Amino acid sequence: MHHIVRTLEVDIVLGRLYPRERLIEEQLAKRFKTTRHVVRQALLELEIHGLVVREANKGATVSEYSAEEVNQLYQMREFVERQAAELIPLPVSVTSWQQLKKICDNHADAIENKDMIHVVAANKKFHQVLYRLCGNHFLADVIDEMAKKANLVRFTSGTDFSFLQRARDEHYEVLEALQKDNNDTLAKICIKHLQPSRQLYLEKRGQLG
Amino acid sequence: MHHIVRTLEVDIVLGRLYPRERLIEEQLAKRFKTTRHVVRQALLELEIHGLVVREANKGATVSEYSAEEVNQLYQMREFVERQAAELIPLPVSVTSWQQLKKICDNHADAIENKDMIHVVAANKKFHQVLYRLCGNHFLADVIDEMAKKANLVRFTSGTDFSFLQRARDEHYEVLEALQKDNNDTLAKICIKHLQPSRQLYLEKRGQLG
DNA sequence: GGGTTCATTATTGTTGACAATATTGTTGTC
DNA sequence: GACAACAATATTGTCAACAATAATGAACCC
Repeated sequence: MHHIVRTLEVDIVLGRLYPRERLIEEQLAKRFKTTRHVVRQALLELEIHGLVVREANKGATVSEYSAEEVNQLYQMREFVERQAAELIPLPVSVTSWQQLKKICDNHADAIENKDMIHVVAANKKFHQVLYRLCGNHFLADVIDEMAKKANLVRFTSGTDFSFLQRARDEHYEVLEALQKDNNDTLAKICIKHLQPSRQLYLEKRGQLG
Repeated sequence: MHHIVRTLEVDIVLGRLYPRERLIEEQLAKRFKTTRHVVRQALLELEIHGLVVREANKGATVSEYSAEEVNQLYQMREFVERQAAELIPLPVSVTSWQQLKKICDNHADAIENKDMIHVVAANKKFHQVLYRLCGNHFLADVIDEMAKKANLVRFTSGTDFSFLQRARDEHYEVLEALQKDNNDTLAKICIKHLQPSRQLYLEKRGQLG
């Protein structure tokens, strides 16, 4: 069942599913070669995480956020990611750093190969591993949850190569900051790293908050 | 289905269900006069929110947090509640204030009558309404979620009357602060309000972080 | 022709039965 | 008496069929 959830999340990230698009149980059951029961559980999980909306006797659709909500979401992301960045004990251990370095390199390779599935996977992994370093798993979980919600708006505007390159470069900036002893610098990079996707979406709507 | 979730949450808050206690689908189905299917959905929801743990082919149990996790949870609660308190536009509108005043009074009445179910309900409502005033529903949702998780540890130690009275008095302190124009003061009261339950649990374990 | 009622279809919601798995209890052997 | 193998039970996981509901389209009346 978790497989279905993850696959649908990827579909949303990659823009293969659009906001307001209907998710019909039977179709999904056929696609994932399973029954409607397990599909329904997956949809329930996605609903609880805010990625789909379900209405009684009407079914599930991919969520859509208003510009106002997008602003709130990014405000929240800034808050929790800054908080986590300030909590990470610096400099980080060599093993942690090497782990992140490897993920970064994979991410860069995937971008080079235009392999979007691996780009998304490596990007997600990078942020997960990074923010777990803060030592508070409740905080890390919330960061992850907000990132998932942000996927609803991130790639709808079409993924642009320079956008990906910028993200990649910023990851290396993070790596550098992790070797030093200045949480403020790290936090600033993390916040900066959030801005492009936020602006991309809001510009499209012509409503910057 | 939501009814089942809410009822089980109350059971946890009131200590009618203990950490590690098994939750057997068929028993719950009988109790709530429904089928195992809907019980299962409820358990899935509780699992996603971290209130129960489910293992494949083994079933669900009420979650248990280690002392370390409790510390992390309360650290997180402090972060998000402080942030929200700083965001609330002060002074609040008269209608909002009166709404909160009413909830406070209900809470006080329920304490007087030792009506724990209503104490819990009014307390929950007070915090929900209060923190929604911050204007960011993602933040408010996370605060609510963390409060739910905290229920796992709050009342296990047995609810003591002076504890409730103190909570009641602090609610009125919040009301007072909402009429003035100082977010710092409000935030301080909110953080102070978190401490008793945290300490109650940790003292029991003899491990203050 | 516009709008309303009614039938049809698509989709979700619910149920009971069965299969798979883990736990517990029992027996037999050494 | 301790241990292993097996049997019995308890519990969760999966499935297919049926019921209820909402959306769609057709026929009808004015």
